[in-house]
Amino acid sequence: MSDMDRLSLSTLGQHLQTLRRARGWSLSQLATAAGIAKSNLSRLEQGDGNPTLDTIWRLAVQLDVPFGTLVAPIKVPLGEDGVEVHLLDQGQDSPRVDAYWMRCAPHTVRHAEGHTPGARESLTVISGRLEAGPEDDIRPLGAGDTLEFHADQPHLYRTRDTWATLLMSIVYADMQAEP
Amino acid sequence: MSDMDRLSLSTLGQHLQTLRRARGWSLSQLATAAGIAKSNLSRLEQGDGNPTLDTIWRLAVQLDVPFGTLVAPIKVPLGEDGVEVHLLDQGQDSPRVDAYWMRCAPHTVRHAEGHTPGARESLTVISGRLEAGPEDDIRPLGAGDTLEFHADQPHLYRTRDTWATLLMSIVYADMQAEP
DNA sequence: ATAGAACGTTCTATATAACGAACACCGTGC
DNA sequence: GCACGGTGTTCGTTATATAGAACGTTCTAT
Repeated sequence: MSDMDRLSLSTLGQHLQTLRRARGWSLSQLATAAGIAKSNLSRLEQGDGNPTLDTIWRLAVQLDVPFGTLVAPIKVPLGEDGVEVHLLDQGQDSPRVDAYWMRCAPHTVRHAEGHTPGARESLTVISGRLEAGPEDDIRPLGAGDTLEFHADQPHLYRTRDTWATLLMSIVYADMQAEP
Repeated sequence: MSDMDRLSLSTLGQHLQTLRRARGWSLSQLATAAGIAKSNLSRLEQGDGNPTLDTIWRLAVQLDVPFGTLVAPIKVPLGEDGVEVHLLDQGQDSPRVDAYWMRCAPHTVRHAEGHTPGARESLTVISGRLEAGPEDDIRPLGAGDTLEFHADQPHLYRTRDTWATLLMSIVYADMQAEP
């Protein structure tokens, strides 16, 4: 087993316990509902073990969380720049749309190069505060705020003294219908 | 092993093979790079087997895909009404924000009751087309479009002959700062 | 043609994940 | 006091996921 897995296993354990307790369930209850031995679940919550896909799946179904959530680390391992980004979904249609979940640590600045010509970006803040936009038009945003801007030019995201979590979608210019 | 897993295992196998071939790798290459036996990978691609978290993880790292992608079923299990919804994240701040991923089958209508007074909803279409909004102001949306509306009244989502995938955030009214 | 090096499959052996039955613990009620 | 229902843990046992070797292929090159 790789070292990386040792890490993700302990976070899996923490996650399992957190989610279970959040629902007010006992270890025995969850194990029974998921159809696995409670000894098995016990080992997993202790960060020991290397569960099978079957086991993870059954737990994810019972806890009603998207599959990857169980394995995703709680303490986000932030990138060098204090920003974590996950791809949520990609559209197949035209124009192409990429949807991301993004989390920024306090006091971080992330510069982004311009995307392809005509691309637009829209942000929705889920929690915290951040300032974002094209470099000549930075706007302050709070929880619930939405910002849409032309993303074919350099832009940035900046937090002050709080964390920020947001949804980000990049809409690339429609290549065929555009004049 | 549950029946549901039988299904997801075969899709995992298909997924693995698709991703591997897309990168032009041989089964042996991927197995070696991931540090697993090629016999193991062979069984997995055939839809047989029940891989360990360690194994899945190693493959996901090599293929450079977010963890859940390997397992996520291609055919999404839809709810009764042809609509599937997943909670992506919940803000802790005020105002409270819930972020959802949503997917609607063709020719479906989903009615939603009004949320709490002052709540607003914003949609971003990732792929497909749908019509949505308050019941007296339905707007057509295509990939990349965004719509924001007052969600404290009954509203609906309707697809015609295409699927639709979208991000949805509900912003509840700020209870303390509102006059 | 023939040796070599890939490919992916199918075996056998081993490591180990899962199970089920103890176990110690803690509250409650009788 | 002691039985009882629950908690989560720790044991043996069994099932099985993995590793490694052997296999039949298909190419390429000598």
